[in-house]
Amino acid sequence: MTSVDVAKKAGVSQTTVSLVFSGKAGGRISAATVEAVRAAAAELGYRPNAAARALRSGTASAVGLVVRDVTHPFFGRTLRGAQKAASEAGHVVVLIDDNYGRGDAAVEALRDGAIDGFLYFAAVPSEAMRAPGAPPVVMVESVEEGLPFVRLDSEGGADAAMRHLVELGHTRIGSLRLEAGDLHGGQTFDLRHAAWAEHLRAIGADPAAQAVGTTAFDADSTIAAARAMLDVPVAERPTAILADDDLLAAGVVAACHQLGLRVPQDVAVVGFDDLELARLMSPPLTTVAFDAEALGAAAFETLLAKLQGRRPRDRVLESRLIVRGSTVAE
Amino acid sequence: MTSVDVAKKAGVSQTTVSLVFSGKAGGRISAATVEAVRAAAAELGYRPNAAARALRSGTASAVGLVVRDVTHPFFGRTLRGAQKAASEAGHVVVLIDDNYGRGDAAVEALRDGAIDGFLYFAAVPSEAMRAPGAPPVVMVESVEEGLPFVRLDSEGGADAAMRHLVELGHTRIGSLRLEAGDLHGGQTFDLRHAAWAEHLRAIGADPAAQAVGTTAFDADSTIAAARAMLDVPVAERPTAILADDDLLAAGVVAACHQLGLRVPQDVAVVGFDDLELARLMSPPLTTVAFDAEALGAAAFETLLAKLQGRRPRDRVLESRLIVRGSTVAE
DNA sequence: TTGTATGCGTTATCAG
DNA sequence: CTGATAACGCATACAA
Repeated sequence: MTSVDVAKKAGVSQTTVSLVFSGKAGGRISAATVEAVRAAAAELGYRPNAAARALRSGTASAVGLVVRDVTHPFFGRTLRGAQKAASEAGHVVVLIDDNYGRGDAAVEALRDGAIDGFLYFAAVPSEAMRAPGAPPVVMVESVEEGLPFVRLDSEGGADAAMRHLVELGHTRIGSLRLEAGDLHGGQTFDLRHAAWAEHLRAIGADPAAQAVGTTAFDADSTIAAARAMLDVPVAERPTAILADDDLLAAGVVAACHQLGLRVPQDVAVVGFDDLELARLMSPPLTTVAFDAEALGAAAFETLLAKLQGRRPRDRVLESRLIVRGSTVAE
Repeated sequence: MTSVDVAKKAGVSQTTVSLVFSGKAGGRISAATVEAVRAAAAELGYRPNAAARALRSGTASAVGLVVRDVTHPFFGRTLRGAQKAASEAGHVVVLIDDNYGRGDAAVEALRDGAIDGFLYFAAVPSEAMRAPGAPPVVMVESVEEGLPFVRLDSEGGADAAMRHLVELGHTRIGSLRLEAGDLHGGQTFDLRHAAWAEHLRAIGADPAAQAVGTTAFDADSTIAAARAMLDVPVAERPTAILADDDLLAAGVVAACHQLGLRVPQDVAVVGFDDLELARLMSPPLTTVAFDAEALGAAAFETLLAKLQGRRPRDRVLESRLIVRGSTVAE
């Protein structure tokens, strides 16, 4: 079932069929002919072959979104936003789970002919993808020299969170972080930590004297790291903890429960991302919300600009602090 | 940069280059020639064009995984399992978020030429995908007449969960479910509910007399539905609730906290899936665990069998009950 | 407004 | 073991 069959059936040339299906019929092909072509195609069940189209036109109308960990709900929302924007532009987004480097094979397999460009979300493009002649790349939530990026205003979010905690009177504010090298959120975590340190200095507290925990991205390590921060004499215990992420914050709350500490009376907790989880927790979690869908859409728009030869524009998307029961008793 | 350039540089024919890169060189091309071709290709930075290969060979070495909601962590683990199995077979998995029907456009765009077959995870293939001539489809966690499937042993899991609750002495066991029509988990939810009812009848309790809640898949509705089940006179209140999913179970626990009910003393809670969340909760959640990665891998294997003309084999993967603090105080 | 001719980069068939 | 040669299905320059 090819455009030739359709042409034969409709009594026109294959060119005409091509014109109709690539949306370039406007003003060139008569309405009657278009109608006849469509009717013939429908009857035969014809649909254009994506591979042939990609080969001939040199563009596949597909972009890849490479993520560090599909399992994180935030990525899902980002994909959804990108997919919506893409479909409005007639493109398709395919998701590639990098899972600590193992997505490179998929990227390599798709980069020539099958996919026009890539969005890297907290994943690091391989050397080959940085070389001249490589397909266009847009960075999401992390920054690489020379590549356009779209990211969230992490520093603004951390800033608002810290202001909130300081206003509540906290002066011993701990920080629970992902292990260095874990790029679930990309380098924007550094910005969060910088805002944390700055606010502490502003109230005359020494950041180096605060409780800082480091953990891998799973429940057991998170809870263990939080317990290590909290299971100390009262005088040394932080009265508040800023966690890099809602899942880490949930670990802090779990550790508090295990140690018999009350949230927020003994320990106030703040996370990032406003996942569904934040509302399922007891107490519900105070968190810095981001618009994940908008992030995905902005990333796609930026890549599309590159693909169309327009100049891409770096973007930073705003954040919003949502105060709930984990910092202020309800 | 095409195979012709490589051939020229290596001083061989284009055919030879093709043979080398499609892995069909074994026993046909001399080792020395293969080496020369690879060297030339490496120097020129040649990589085969996926579109041309797909057009000519009629197979793209890519399969699509259509999911109902990328945001759910269970899907992420399934994708990962499928991707691992696929890469070992030289294939690539692309994820398509159906998001209640909106993935159809992506499926349509990719089905001819770009993707060889589809895995439908708790999503429903459109009419066009069921028509003769449509690409092969494997159903995951739901069943469609005439299509091969891979699913989890939900009935076995529900059975173990109910046996556990009955052994603990519970006789009023409620059920919190997703709205009919919400296919986050496909029809296997029906099997869970059947096992629930059967166990109740076995202990002489009337399933119709139990508390049953229904909710959409978000935190607010879940908590509201759980409150409605629990905010009743003690004599009518269920002493245990079997939730369709860990996220729903988390909503039940949150509702208990809001109502001042203790878990597990006043209400025991059991979920499904063993998400990370289950270990982050307080108390940690008793849940029916499934091997999501194995599910993804089995689904891919089944599709591969179809693609290779072998007879696909329906599969049901085992479950395992994990007892934690939400049913037995620690 | 429509048709003719050509080639995108690869794989497959068949000779040598 | 290797090389000509012919498709695969579509899009585009150009001609009519």
